[in-house]
Amino acid sequence: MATAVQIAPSARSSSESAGPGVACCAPLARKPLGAEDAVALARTLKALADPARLRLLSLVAAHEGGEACVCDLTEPLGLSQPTVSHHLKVLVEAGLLTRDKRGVWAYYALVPGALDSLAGVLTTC
Amino acid sequence: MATAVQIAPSARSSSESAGPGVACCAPLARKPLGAEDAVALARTLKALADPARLRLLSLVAAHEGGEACVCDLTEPLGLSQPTVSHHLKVLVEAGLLTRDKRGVWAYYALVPGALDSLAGVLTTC
DNA sequence: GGTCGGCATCGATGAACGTCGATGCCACCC
DNA sequence: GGGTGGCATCGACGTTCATCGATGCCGACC
Repeated sequence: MATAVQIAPSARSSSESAGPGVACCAPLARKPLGAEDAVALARTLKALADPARLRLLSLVAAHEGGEACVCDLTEPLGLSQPTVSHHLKVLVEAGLLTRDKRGVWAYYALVPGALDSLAGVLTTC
Repeated sequence: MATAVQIAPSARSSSESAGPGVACCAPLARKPLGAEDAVALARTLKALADPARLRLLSLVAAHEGGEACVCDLTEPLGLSQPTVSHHLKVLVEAGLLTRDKRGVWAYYALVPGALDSLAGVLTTC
């Protein structure tokens, strides 16, 4: 269901790398991007390319403790609760957020290196 | 058409300074993103969030001289010429590519600091 | 002048997406 | 046990998007 979208396409012939590898330099502007890598990268970017989801990420990151529950996010966005839940699910499936259900509340937090990995791919180093 | 949304007004290959407080850190993860800023950022990201456009950027950047014409890009993508033209237009309107028509050919090239500005916004510094 | 070729635009079509109300599920409290 | 409240899922609706064939525009060449 949740296809694990790896951001770093330069995992080939690499000794380490277990998760979303933080490749130092996998610049999109260095060599032609393969078709599959392009699809994977586009899938992650598509999860980001929405005003509501960008603000959700920002709100979660800026919230105290680095995490927030749905009830904290519905009001500042001006969207209904099902819509916010939907966007959060998209972000979780893209590997950008984590979901931690504690009791009745579901707390969302940023995945530590996710945004930076994305930034690294875009950087024309 | 209000596609004049730019991320950073750095028209030239910046080297230092940059008077206005843009540049170094406008991290999405630092403070809540405003609604308008979110829309503008999402518009740029949406231009990137497509496999064909990602490969186009990559092909243009990796091409000799840093520029390429449509005829160079149609074949490796496996898309029709109108489709490629459409994607290139989207990238130009997003401020990621420049179009330079010389004679019959139209040459596309990367906008120097565009991708790096985007990366800077995403980076959780 | 006439022809050729590269590229942009137009119109149409099918798929994907954002949004919401209604509903279901589950933990907690009286 | 019964009620309450937070959250996810479902179904539906309107909009946006990617793609293509056909066509128009314009510079280059004979």
